[in-house]
Amino acid sequence: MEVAVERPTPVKEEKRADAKPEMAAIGNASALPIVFESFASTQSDAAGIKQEERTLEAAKAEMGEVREENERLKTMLSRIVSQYQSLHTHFLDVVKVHEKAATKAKLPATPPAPAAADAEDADDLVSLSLGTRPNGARRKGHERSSSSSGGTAADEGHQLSLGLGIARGSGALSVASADDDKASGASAAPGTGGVLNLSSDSSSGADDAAKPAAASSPGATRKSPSAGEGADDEVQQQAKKARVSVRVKCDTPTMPDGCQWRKYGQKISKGNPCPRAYYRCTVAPQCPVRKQVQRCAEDTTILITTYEGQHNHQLPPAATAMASTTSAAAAMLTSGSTTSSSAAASLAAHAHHLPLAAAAGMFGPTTMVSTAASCPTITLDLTAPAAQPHSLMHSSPYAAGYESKAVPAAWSNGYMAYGGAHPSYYAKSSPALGHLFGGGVSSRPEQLYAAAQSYLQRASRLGGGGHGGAVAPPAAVTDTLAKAITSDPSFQSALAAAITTVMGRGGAAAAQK
DNA sequence: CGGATTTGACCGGCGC
DNA sequence: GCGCCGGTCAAATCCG
Repeated sequence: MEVAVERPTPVKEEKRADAKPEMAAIGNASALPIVFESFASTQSDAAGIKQEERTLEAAKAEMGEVREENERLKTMLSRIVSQYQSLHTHFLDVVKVHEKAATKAKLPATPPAPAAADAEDADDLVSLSLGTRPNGARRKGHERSSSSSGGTAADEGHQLSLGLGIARGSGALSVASADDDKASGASAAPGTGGVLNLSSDSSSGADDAAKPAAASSPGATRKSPSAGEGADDEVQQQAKKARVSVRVKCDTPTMPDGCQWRKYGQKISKGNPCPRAYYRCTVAPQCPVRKQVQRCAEDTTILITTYEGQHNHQLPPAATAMASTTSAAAAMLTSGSTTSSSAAASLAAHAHHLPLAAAAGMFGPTTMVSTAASCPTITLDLTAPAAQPHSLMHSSPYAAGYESKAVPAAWSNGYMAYGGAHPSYYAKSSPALGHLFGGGVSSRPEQLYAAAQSYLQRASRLGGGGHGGAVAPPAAVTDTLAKAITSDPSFQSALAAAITTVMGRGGAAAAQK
């Protein structure tokens, strides 16, 4: 099933980015003429009236466009909801069949498990769940802390569960929906998909965990004050070594991630004529975070930014999204065994730590585990063409996404937007986000998160669903649903914000342990 | 003049 | 042991 997305012209996008918050604010487009009439009555001279009439005409025309757009979006939304419902129905059927099979196979008193637990029993099952669930229905694993902003949202009575990943229990991303009505629905912004590539040095990951901290990495020998700090120190060393690489189409020398960086070196690395620049975080004098910036050899418009380490200071709000991502990725890469020999096994092993695997499954046509890197590295490729519906089990060469020619600007810009430095960036560069998050856009991840939740929540409400639970569909459903999701760019944007935020929280939680 | 950038030198890891 | 390579240092330079 396809969700058709009309790609408007850039000019229209800009206009819409401005108009949508307005609509979201007033809630009803019909209120606008009243505003204009009262405004016109204040004009006294004829020329002024004429001018005002022209303005009025233009405004009305614009309103017409906006209304049309709104209708399109509504249609799109209802389509998505109906698709979800049919999938959910299908899933319930499959669950029933699975339960029957389970009771037959395990005759000695195997109670019919709840759907979520049932899915969790299936080893290495790629799971995806999307829908509302009754309050109190909880997933095991990484529930968001009740102290967070989302915790109160859980009390609102409707929770929205969004899960996708390996269903070995708790890998699914769980999103508690906020009762937020600011988000105004879908956007027709263009966009395709991203690639989340997890590459982990299987040998180094496990070996380093066993090695003494002082011998585990170059950074350890240089930076560690003492070798006897214990497990915490070891974890820190590991986290420092873990890297998060972001590939994004970007014209600027560096990606505007909201942090302050100081360049301390530049090298021509082998195999790439483009020099690699080394930056150090200067927000705090002792911050260990570094980043490497290099342009892709095949496509110089693609900027590859690799982050290493975790910030030891308060971050500017604009930098929290990216920092959360790197922190979470580092935590994931260092939190458990990385001795798995396959993508599925590795992701499954990490799935209970972070929903990152979920992102991989959803966005990743080229999800794979590589052992080439000297350090465990997560590569977030936001330059790939439309994500083909692959399940997590489908590993394809990373190069497939690497060589992308058609770059989904909206998606990459969307990422840049919520990781970027200025709120206005949303409306300008990412119509999807600018629209989605309304007029009062903010770079605070919590707000983006809430907006994403709201979007998802609306989708489920419109469908009249409200049922379901924290259930994980079987792998057979994943492809179809993933396709539906990846066809909707604004959904991707919302999801990206939510995932990034949840990843950050998961990573922070993992770091605290 | 102070901070940021540039750039050659240096260092450690790794493979042969 | 040697050379290659990636990463870092620090003096020189640039720039606001």
